[in-house]
Amino acid sequence: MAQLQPARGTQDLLPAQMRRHRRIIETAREIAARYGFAEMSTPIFEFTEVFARPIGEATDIVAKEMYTFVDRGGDEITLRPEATAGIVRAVISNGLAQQAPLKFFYTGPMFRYERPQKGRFRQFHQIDVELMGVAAPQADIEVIACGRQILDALGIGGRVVLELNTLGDRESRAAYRDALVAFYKRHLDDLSEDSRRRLERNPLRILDSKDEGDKRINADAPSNAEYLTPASRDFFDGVRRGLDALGIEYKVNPRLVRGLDYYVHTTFEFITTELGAQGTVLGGGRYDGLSEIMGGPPLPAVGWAAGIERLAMLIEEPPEGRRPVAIVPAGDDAALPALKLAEELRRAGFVVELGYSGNMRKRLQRADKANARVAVILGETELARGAAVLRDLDKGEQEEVPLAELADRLGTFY
RNA sequence: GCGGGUGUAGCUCAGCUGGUUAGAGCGCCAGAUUGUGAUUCUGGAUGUCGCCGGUUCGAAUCCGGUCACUCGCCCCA
Repeated sequence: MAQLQPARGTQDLLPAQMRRHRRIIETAREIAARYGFAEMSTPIFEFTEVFARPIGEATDIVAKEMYTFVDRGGDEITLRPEATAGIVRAVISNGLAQQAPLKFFYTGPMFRYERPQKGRFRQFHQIDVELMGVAAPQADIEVIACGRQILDALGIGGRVVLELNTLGDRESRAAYRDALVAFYKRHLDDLSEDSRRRLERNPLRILDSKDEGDKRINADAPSNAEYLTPASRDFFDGVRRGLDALGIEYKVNPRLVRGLDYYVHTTFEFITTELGAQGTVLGGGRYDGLSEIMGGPPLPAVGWAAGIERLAMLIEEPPEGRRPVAIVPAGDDAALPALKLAEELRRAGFVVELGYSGNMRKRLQRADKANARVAVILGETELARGAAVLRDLDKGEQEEVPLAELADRLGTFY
């Protein structure tokens, strides 16, 4: 048991795990590109206020989960807990709103100081899609469809379900919130301790409580449908018609509430039952007011984020990379010719494995372990006549090949 | 921040109600095969039994603390 460990909630991505991450990122990048999302990146840390205001002072993320510190210049800095606020800040900073619609794909690490558990880490990675400058439901539909295609392409489409809800516009949301607070205040004595706290911070969250007593109270709670303005209702209908037209299945879940303050209208989550308590694999919604909250121009927007670690736990193990050509020098005189040959073959595009030590037997063992497809054995007698032995490691057959023809012959194996 | 579970070799784990040299499989190393891998056979190395303290003639085993991991709550990707 090693004494030296990574900081709690962080982990090393060794090659096998890294392959999973890459598979997810590359799949998402490719599919997002088909929708016209252009990849961008922002700093990993920002001034604390970039996150604090838009996410919501009362949310857990801001209240207790941010990695915040004062740097040597006295600035208050925070490691980003999510991507959207930084992206919107970048849009404002660079005056990009005029070029709307803007469509961005994003991937990178995020940081939240939480107690780690299955599918939850202090440093984790997300892929992210944002569509800004379009107020119509088409944007929501496109963004959700993109998420659906990525999950399908990763082979886990059948293991997640899409849940959909609307919070309505700000007017609807405020009216519903007031109604809920009034309702819960009448049941204050019966509410769980957690929910009494939620009543102050985020009353919508009580709807999603796992407490049995809360669930009984929730059965009689007012429904948000009654508080939607006609415009909000129309918007939601538009989103649903679009998803129906695309054959994207979803379940309307009126209890689906997103924690971040900046969401309005559409909220959605792709959920799996295979990850314990952390069912949400991809979640997002519309955040029309965020740009203005941050001091920017009006900019309606919708987007989602997906947790790469969570997706990585669901996908099949990706195949290893290209199988190498192993070069095996036999004898000291073959060492430099082997080095030279490896260099030439790499320049020609082959993946080449050249061992560092050992006799031929050892080197062939390593070639096997490296999953090499063929071995090129450079023996002194063959070298003397300008040739090498080409061994097919799958079949166990070999033959002598002139060095001049080697690259062409190797090509037939791939 | 709160509650439960688990810490024995590189990995997966065994070790009954405390008994003296702590085990297996896989992996690793070497040899059979000093110019031929993956198969087979033979041999070998590897552990502060997470850490600190206590009980005891004696602790991997019991007790306390601590740290780490893990699952759940809160919250979220």
